[in-house]
Amino acid sequence: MNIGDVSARSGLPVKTIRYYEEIGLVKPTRGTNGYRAFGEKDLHKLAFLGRARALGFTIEDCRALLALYEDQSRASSDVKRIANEHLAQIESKIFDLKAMRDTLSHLIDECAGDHRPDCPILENLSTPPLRH
Amino acid sequence: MNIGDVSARSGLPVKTIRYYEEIGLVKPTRGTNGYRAFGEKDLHKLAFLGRARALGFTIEDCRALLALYEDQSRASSDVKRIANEHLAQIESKIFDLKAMRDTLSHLIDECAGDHRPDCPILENLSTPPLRH
DNA sequence: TCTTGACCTTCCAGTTACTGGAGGCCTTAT
DNA sequence: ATAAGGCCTCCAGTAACTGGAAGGTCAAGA
Repeated sequence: MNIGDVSARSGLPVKTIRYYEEIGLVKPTRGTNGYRAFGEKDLHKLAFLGRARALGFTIEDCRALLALYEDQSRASSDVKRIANEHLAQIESKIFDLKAMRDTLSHLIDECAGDHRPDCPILENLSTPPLRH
Repeated sequence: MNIGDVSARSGLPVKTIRYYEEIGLVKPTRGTNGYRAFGEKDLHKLAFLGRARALGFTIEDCRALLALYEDQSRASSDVKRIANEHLAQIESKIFDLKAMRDTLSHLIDECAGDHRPDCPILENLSTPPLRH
Protein backbone atom coordinates (compact mmCIF):
# COMPACT_ATOMS: atom_id res chain seq x y z
CA MET A 1 0.00 0.00 0.00
CA ASN A 2 1.20 3.48 -0.82
CA ILE A 3 0.88 6.30 1.64
CA GLY A 4 -2.19 7.69 -0.09
CA ASP A 5 -4.02 4.40 0.40
CA VAL A 6 -3.23 4.15 4.11
CA SER A 7 -4.20 7.77 4.45
CA ALA A 8 -7.60 7.12 2.89
CA ARG A 9 -8.15 3.95 4.92
CA SER A 10 -6.91 5.27 8.26
CA GLY A 11 -8.33 8.75 7.93
CA LEU A 12 -4.99 10.29 8.86
CA PRO A 13 -3.48 12.97 6.59
CA VAL A 14 -0.50 11.92 4.50
CA LYS A 15 1.67 14.49 6.25
CA THR A 16 0.76 13.08 9.62
CA ILE A 17 1.69 9.57 8.57
CA ARG A 18 5.09 10.75 7.36
CA TYR A 19 5.51 12.53 10.65
CA TYR A 20 4.61 9.38 12.57
CA GLU A 21 7.27 7.53 10.65
CA GLU A 22 9.77 10.27 11.41
CA ILE A 23 9.19 9.92 15.14
CA GLY A 24 9.30 6.16 14.93
CA LEU A 25 5.68 5.21 15.51
CA VAL A 26 5.49 3.24 12.27
CA LYS A 27 8.28 1.74 10.19
CA PRO A 28 7.09 1.07 6.65
CA THR A 29 9.53 -0.57 4.25
CA ARG A 30 10.55 1.11 1.01
CA GLY A 31 10.00 0.00 -2.59
CA THR A 32 12.72 0.29 -5.23
CA ASN A 33 11.25 3.64 -6.29
CA GLY A 34 11.66 5.00 -2.77
CA TYR A 35 7.95 4.94 -2.03
CA ARG A 36 6.88 3.87 1.43
CA ALA A 37 5.25 0.42 1.43
CA PHE A 38 2.71 -0.13 4.21
CA GLY A 39 1.27 -3.46 5.29
CA GLU A 40 -2.03 -4.23 6.98
CA LYS A 41 -0.29 -4.13 10.34
CA ASP A 42 0.88 -0.58 9.71
CA LEU A 43 -2.62 0.41 8.72
CA HIS A 44 -3.92 -1.15 11.91
CA LYS A 45 -1.36 0.71 13.98
CA LEU A 46 -2.17 4.01 12.32
CA ALA A 47 -5.87 3.55 12.88
CA PHE A 48 -5.09 2.75 16.51
CA LEU A 49 -3.09 5.96 16.73
CA GLY A 50 -5.87 7.97 15.14
CA ARG A 51 -8.39 6.73 17.69
CA ALA A 52 -6.07 7.21 20.65
CA ARG A 53 -5.24 10.75 19.50
CA ALA A 54 -8.93 11.47 19.08
CA LEU A 55 -9.33 10.52 22.73
CA GLY A 56 -6.74 13.14 23.52
CA PHE A 57 -3.83 10.86 24.38
CA THR A 58 -0.50 12.56 23.72
CA ILE A 59 1.93 11.09 21.22
CA GLU A 60 4.02 9.76 24.07
CA ASP A 61 0.95 8.19 25.63
CA CYS A 62 0.26 6.62 22.26
CA ARG A 63 3.79 5.29 22.05
CA ALA A 64 3.38 3.69 25.45
CA LEU A 65 -0.05 2.30 24.58
CA LEU A 66 1.27 0.84 21.34
CA ALA A 67 4.14 -0.80 23.18
CA LEU A 68 1.72 -2.24 25.69
CA TYR A 69 -0.57 -3.33 22.90
CA GLU A 70 2.25 -5.25 21.28
CA ASP A 71 3.48 -6.69 24.54
CA GLN A 72 1.65 -9.98 25.08
CA SER A 73 2.71 -10.20 28.70
CA ARG A 74 1.71 -6.75 29.95
CA ALA A 75 -0.89 -6.47 32.68
CA SER A 76 -4.09 -4.55 32.02
CA SER A 77 -3.28 -2.45 35.08
CA ASP A 78 -0.45 -0.77 33.14
CA VAL A 79 -2.87 0.38 30.51
CA LYS A 80 -5.44 1.36 33.09
CA ARG A 81 -2.93 3.56 34.87
CA ILE A 82 -2.11 5.53 31.73
CA ALA A 83 -5.78 5.88 30.93
CA ASN A 84 -6.57 7.02 34.45
CA GLU A 85 -3.86 9.64 34.43
CA HIS A 86 -5.15 10.92 31.13
CA LEU A 87 -8.72 10.93 32.44
CA ALA A 88 -7.64 13.06 35.38
CA GLN A 89 -6.06 15.56 33.02
CA ILE A 90 -9.21 15.71 30.96
CA GLU A 91 -11.34 16.28 34.04
CA SER A 92 -9.12 19.10 35.14
CA LYS A 93 -9.23 20.74 31.73
CA ILE A 94 -13.01 20.54 31.75
CA PHE A 95 -13.04 22.11 35.18
CA ASP A 96 -10.83 25.01 34.09
CA LEU A 97 -12.79 25.58 30.91
CA LYS A 98 -16.06 25.63 32.82
CA ALA A 99 -14.70 28.29 35.14
CA MET A 100 -13.64 30.35 32.12
CA ARG A 101 -17.00 29.86 30.49
CA ASP A 102 -18.91 30.94 33.57
CA THR A 103 -16.86 34.09 34.04
CA LEU A 104 -17.00 34.97 30.39
CA SER A 105 -20.69 34.35 29.87
CA HIS A 106 -21.43 36.39 32.96
CA LEU A 107 -19.46 39.30 31.52
CA ILE A 108 -21.10 38.92 28.14
CA ASP A 109 -24.54 39.00 29.72
CA GLU A 110 -23.71 42.28 31.37
CA CYS A 111 -22.42 43.90 28.22
CA ALA A 112 -25.03 45.82 26.27
CA GLY A 113 -23.31 45.06 22.98
CA ASP A 114 -24.51 48.19 21.31
CA HIS A 115 -22.89 51.27 19.83
CA ARG A 116 -21.98 52.75 23.20
CA PRO A 117 -18.41 52.49 24.41
CA ASP A 118 -19.14 51.26 27.95
CA CYS A 119 -18.23 47.60 28.21
CA PRO A 120 -18.14 45.53 31.39
CA ILE A 121 -15.92 42.97 29.68
CA LEU A 122 -13.06 45.40 29.21
CA GLU A 123 -13.71 47.01 32.55
CA ASN A 124 -13.34 43.70 34.27
CA LEU A 125 -10.17 42.83 32.39
CA SER A 126 -8.64 46.18 33.22
CA THR A 127 -9.40 46.02 36.92
CA PRO A 128 -7.54 43.81 39.36
CA PRO A 129 -9.81 41.19 40.88
CA LEU A 130 -11.20 42.18 44.27
CA ARG A 131 -9.94 40.22 47.20
CA HIS A 132 -12.37 39.62 50.05
CA MET B 1 10.23 50.14 37.01
CA ASN B 2 12.57 47.35 35.97
CA ILE B 3 11.26 44.16 34.47
CA GLY B 4 11.55 42.29 37.78
CA ASP B 5 9.24 44.78 39.46
CA VAL B 6 6.53 44.56 36.77
CA SER B 7 6.89 40.82 36.88
CA ALA B 8 6.24 40.76 40.63
CA ARG B 9 3.35 43.21 40.39
CA SER B 10 1.68 41.72 37.31
CA GLY B 11 2.29 38.10 38.17
CA LEU B 12 3.71 37.43 34.72
CA PRO B 13 7.10 35.74 34.38
CA VAL B 14 9.98 37.95 33.26
CA LYS B 15 10.43 35.83 30.16
CA THR B 16 6.81 36.28 29.22
CA ILE B 17 7.04 40.05 29.52
CA ARG B 18 10.09 40.13 27.26
CA TYR B 19 8.18 37.99 24.82
CA TYR B 20 5.21 40.35 24.92
CA GLU B 21 7.52 43.18 24.08
CA GLU B 22 9.00 41.18 21.23
CA ILE B 23 5.58 40.67 19.65
CA GLY B 24 4.66 44.29 20.23
CA LEU B 25 2.09 44.04 23.00
CA VAL B 26 4.00 46.43 25.24
CA LYS B 27 6.62 48.99 24.32
CA PRO B 28 8.68 49.95 27.36
CA THR B 29 11.35 52.62 26.92
CA ARG B 30 14.99 51.88 27.64
CA GLY B 31 17.28 53.40 30.23
CA THR B 32 20.87 54.39 29.41
CA ASN B 33 22.02 51.02 30.72
CA GLY B 34 19.78 49.20 28.25
CA TYR B 35 17.32 48.09 30.90
CA ARG B 36 13.64 48.19 30.03
CA ALA B 37 11.80 50.96 31.86
CA PHE B 38 8.12 50.26 32.49
CA GLY B 39 5.51 52.78 33.53
CA GLU B 40 2.23 52.27 35.39
CA LYS B 41 0.41 52.07 32.08
CA ASP B 42 2.59 49.18 30.96
CA LEU B 43 1.95 47.43 34.23
CA HIS B 44 -1.77 47.95 33.75
CA LYS B 45 -1.59 46.56 30.23
CA LEU B 46 0.37 43.52 31.35
CA ALA B 47 -2.08 42.80 34.13
CA PHE B 48 -4.89 43.12 31.58
CA LEU B 49 -3.06 40.63 29.38
CA GLY B 50 -2.58 38.24 32.26
CA ARG B 51 -6.28 38.24 33.06
CA ALA B 52 -7.37 37.91 29.44
CA ARG B 53 -4.95 35.01 28.92
CA ALA B 54 -6.27 33.35 32.06
CA LEU B 55 -9.69 33.50 30.46
CA GLY B 56 -8.23 31.63 27.53
CA PHE B 57 -8.15 34.45 24.98
CA THR B 58 -5.42 33.90 22.41
CA ILE B 59 -2.64 36.42 22.04
CA GLU B 60 -4.28 37.77 18.91
CA ASP B 61 -7.57 38.11 20.79
CA CYS B 62 -5.66 40.00 23.44
CA ARG B 63 -4.13 42.25 20.88
CA ALA B 64 -7.57 43.08 19.52
CA LEU B 65 -9.02 43.56 23.01
CA LEU B 66 -6.17 45.88 23.96
CA ALA B 67 -6.71 47.93 20.81
CA LEU B 68 -10.41 48.16 21.59
CA TYR B 69 -9.62 49.04 25.16
CA GLU B 70 -7.48 51.94 24.05
CA ASP B 71 -9.96 53.08 21.45
CA GLN B 72 -12.31 55.54 23.11
CA SER B 73 -14.77 55.40 20.26
CA ARG B 74 -15.26 51.66 19.86
CA ALA B 75 -18.67 50.20 20.46
CA SER B 76 -19.15 47.61 23.16
CA SER B 77 -20.59 45.32 20.49
CA ASP B 78 -17.11 44.89 19.00
CA VAL B 79 -15.83 43.57 22.27
CA LYS B 80 -18.89 41.45 22.79
CA ARG B 81 -18.43 39.80 19.42
CA ILE B 82 -14.87 38.73 20.23
CA ALA B 83 -15.95 37.49 23.62
CA ASN B 84 -18.85 35.58 22.13
CA GLU B 85 -16.68 33.88 19.55
CA HIS B 86 -14.29 32.88 22.25
CA LEU B 87 -17.13 31.62 24.41
CA ALA B 88 -18.33 29.43 21.55
CA GLN B 89 -14.86 27.93 21.24
CA ILE B 90 -14.75 27.22 24.93
CA GLU B 91 -18.15 25.56 24.82
CA SER B 92 -17.08 23.38 21.97
CA LYS B 93 -13.86 22.36 23.71
CA ILE B 94 -15.85 21.44 26.80
CA PHE B 95 -18.19 19.39 24.65
CA ASP B 96 -15.34 17.51 23.01
CA LEU B 97 -13.58 16.89 26.28
CA LYS B 98 -16.76 15.58 27.86
CA ALA B 99 -17.18 13.12 25.01
CA MET B 100 -13.58 11.98 25.51
CA ARG B 101 -14.09 11.69 29.23
CA ASP B 102 -17.24 9.63 28.87
CA THR B 103 -15.68 7.22 26.41
CA LEU B 104 -12.52 6.90 28.41
CA SER B 105 -14.13 6.45 31.80
CA HIS B 106 -16.44 3.85 30.33
CA LEU B 107 -13.44 1.93 29.03
CA ILE B 108 -11.62 2.29 32.32
CA ASP B 109 -14.61 0.94 34.21
CA GLU B 110 -14.60 -2.13 32.04
CA CYS B 111 -10.92 -2.81 32.50
CA ALA B 112 -10.08 -5.12 35.35
CA GLY B 113 -6.76 -3.39 35.90
CA ASP B 114 -5.08 -6.45 37.26
CA HIS B 115 -2.18 -8.67 36.27
CA ARG B 116 -4.06 -10.28 33.40
CA PRO B 117 -3.33 -9.15 29.88
CA ASP B 118 -6.92 -8.69 28.70
CA CYS B 119 -7.75 -5.03 28.45
CA PRO B 120 -10.88 -3.52 26.96
CA ILE B 121 -9.13 -0.18 26.56
CA LEU B 122 -6.61 -1.53 24.08
CA GLU B 123 -9.20 -3.74 22.46
CA ASN B 124 -11.35 -0.75 21.78
CA LEU B 125 -8.49 1.30 20.41
CA SER B 126 -7.45 -1.52 18.14
CA THR B 127 -10.90 -2.11 16.71
CA PRO B 128 -12.60 0.19 14.25
CA PRO B 129 -15.71 1.79 15.69
CA LEU B 130 -18.92 0.00 14.75
CA ARG B 131 -21.19 1.83 12.36
CA HIS B 132 -24.92 1.37 12.84
C1' DT C 1 5.80 8.08 -27.96
C1' DC C 2 4.81 11.96 -25.60
C1' DT C 3 2.48 14.40 -22.33
C1' DT C 4 -0.43 15.38 -18.60
C1' DG C 5 -1.79 14.97 -14.04
C1' DA C 6 -1.85 12.60 -9.92
C1' DC C 7 1.24 10.61 -6.62
C1' DC C 8 5.33 10.22 -4.34
C1' DT C 9 9.92 11.99 -2.31
C1' DT C 10 12.86 15.23 0.81
C1' DC C 11 13.75 19.38 3.13
C1' DC C 12 12.71 23.78 5.16
C1' DA C 13 9.86 26.86 7.59
C1' DG C 14 5.91 28.21 10.30
C1' DT C 15 2.39 27.53 13.82
C1' DT C 16 1.23 28.90 19.62
C1' DA C 17 2.90 30.92 23.53
C1' DC C 18 6.13 30.61 25.78
C1' DT C 19 10.51 28.38 28.52
C1' DG C 20 15.35 27.23 29.41
C1' DG C 21 20.05 28.15 29.08
C1' DA C 22 24.56 30.27 27.80
C1' DG C 23 27.43 34.12 27.97
C1' DG C 24 28.05 38.54 29.48
C1' DC C 25 27.14 43.45 31.33
C1' DC C 26 25.29 46.31 35.39
C1' DT C 27 24.17 47.39 40.19
C1' DT C 28 24.22 47.04 44.98
C1' DA C 29 25.87 45.55 49.29
C1' DT C 30 29.53 44.08 52.10
C1' DA D 1 37.34 44.63 45.71
C1' DT D 2 34.33 41.18 45.20
C1' DA D 3 30.21 38.49 45.17
C1' DA D 4 25.35 38.03 44.45
C1' DG D 5 21.75 38.97 41.90
C1' DG D 6 19.33 41.44 38.14
C1' DC D 7 19.42 42.57 33.59
C1' DC D 8 20.68 42.02 28.55
C1' DT D 9 20.63 39.27 23.88
C1' DC D 10 20.52 35.29 21.24
C1' DC D 11 19.70 30.45 20.33
C1' DA D 12 17.13 26.37 20.81
C1' DG D 13 13.35 23.54 22.21
C1' DT D 14 8.50 22.41 23.29
C1' DA D 15 3.68 19.52 20.76
C1' DA D 16 2.01 17.84 16.86
C1' DC D 17 1.63 18.78 13.02
C1' DT D 18 0.89 21.79 8.41
C1' DG D 19 2.20 24.19 4.17
C1' DG D 20 5.08 24.79 0.41
C1' DA D 21 8.96 24.30 -2.87
C1' DA D 22 11.58 21.47 -5.92
C1' DG D 23 11.79 17.40 -8.08
C1' DG D 24 11.26 12.08 -9.17
C1' DT D 25 7.57 8.34 -10.67
C1' DC D 26 3.66 6.18 -12.66
C1' DA D 27 -0.55 5.26 -15.40
C1' DA D 28 -3.60 6.72 -18.92
C1' DG D 29 -4.92 9.07 -23.02
C1' DA D 30 -3.82 11.36 -27.78
